[in-house]
Amino acid sequence: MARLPVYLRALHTLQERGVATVSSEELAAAAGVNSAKLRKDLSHLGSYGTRGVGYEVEYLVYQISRELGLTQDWVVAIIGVGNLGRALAGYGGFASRGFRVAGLLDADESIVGQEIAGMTVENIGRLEELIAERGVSIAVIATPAAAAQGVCDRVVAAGVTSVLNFAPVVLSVPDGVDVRKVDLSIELQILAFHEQRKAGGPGDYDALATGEAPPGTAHYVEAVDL
Amino acid sequence: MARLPVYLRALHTLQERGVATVSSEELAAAAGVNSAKLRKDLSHLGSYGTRGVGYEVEYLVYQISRELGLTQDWVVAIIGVGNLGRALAGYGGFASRGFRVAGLLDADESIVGQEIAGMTVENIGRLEELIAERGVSIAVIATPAAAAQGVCDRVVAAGVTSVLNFAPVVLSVPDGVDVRKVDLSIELQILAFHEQRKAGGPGDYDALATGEAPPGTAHYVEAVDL
DNA sequence: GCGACTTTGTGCGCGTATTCACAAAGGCTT
DNA sequence: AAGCCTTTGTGAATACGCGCACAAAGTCGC
Repeated sequence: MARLPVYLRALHTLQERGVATVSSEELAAAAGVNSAKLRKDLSHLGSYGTRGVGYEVEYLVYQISRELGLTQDWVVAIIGVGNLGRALAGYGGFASRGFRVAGLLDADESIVGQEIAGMTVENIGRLEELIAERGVSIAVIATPAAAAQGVCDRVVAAGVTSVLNFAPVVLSVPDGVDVRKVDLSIELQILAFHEQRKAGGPGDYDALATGEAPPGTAHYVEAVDL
Repeated sequence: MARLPVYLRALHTLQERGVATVSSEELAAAAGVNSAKLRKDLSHLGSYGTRGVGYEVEYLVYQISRELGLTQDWVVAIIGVGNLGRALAGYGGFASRGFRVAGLLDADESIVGQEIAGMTVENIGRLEELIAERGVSIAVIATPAAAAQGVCDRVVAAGVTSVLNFAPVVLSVPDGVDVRKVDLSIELQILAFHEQRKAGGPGDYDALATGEAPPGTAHYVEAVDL
């Protein structure tokens, strides 16, 4: 479940405050979800709370960490050390959650050799070698769009089956390989879409339905001005 | 729809290649979705293609851009100029899609005044002032977790109704305000979860069902070792 | 020790998203 | 001009996720 990490974070916050026990209602509020959904998620996970009391925070933290595989360390390589790659290399949230960055790679000779966040950037030519040597199991792709698919093919060929992609392209991978994508400009575009609807833009179907424009698709056709 | 930006990107790629016309099948493949879904999305949008031919790329680009509100410029402020804020400030994908970064703000006096990506970092004390003066409509929060909710409250009070949150907390906002969240470590945790399942970890329900462990919840209970 | 109260775990119904499959529609070839 | 072929647009079936609401279960107070 994609919500487990959110629960885990909320639980960590509670733990820091010294809270020992939490009800589904409280935890759901902290995680921003419905309490029934949370209980269902936790029950699918097999762990249980105590009726009339709630869940023991420490127990739940352990259970979820274990379910997510955070009881072991994951070795990550960051490929592409531009703006974003640099930020990722310096991002503290990785190390604190069991993700160890074991390599920074780039194709640009002027970047290779630089020291970033305590690591030396290495040449991407050694990609396969480094993946094997260091047991990299997750590849983070932060290259320009044009290079992403090629890099992806290489890491997959080298045996990596989990890829986090920041490049603005749809990566194609064989079955059995998981790709997650983070696209910053898409997030902004979605916000812009909603913002526009609030302001009654072209996406404002309600305005359409209430007669501010002729019914049917003519509304759109008329608006085109190429 | 959250898929429109993905279609738009695929269309831009096609446009660069000089493709004038595209079928739903081709575009769906490029965007990584089912072709029926793509056609339904596009039809909800009102635009149409030509049966027997497909969609005109240029026309579709215009239509989707317009639907997403990308025909106008959106003014963005980035709050929190740490690792991530810096990367965002220098990220080219914003400007090229109609998002204009109009301000970098931070609370740290040692950062205020620095020049990043051609902009001078300003003191967060002037937040409300700058939002009003420059017509900021989207706030990007890249502060530490502890500061995020406070910053969010301030930008919302200042009239911003769209927030992109990179801080690892669940922001609470009044109705009518849209928040989108990007959490890098959550993405990695989800990958780790799947990776572990491939390897037959605790989340491996198939192994459970095939008898590698006793049925029922006992499997989990026995494994606990606090 | 018992009763009232709290909270979990889950069966059920509902609305939405997704996919299949096909009829309508337009172009292209002959 | 007519028929064939391609591709859209969409009706219908399905799958999925979500949340309500309630019974079972366990605790706490008296």
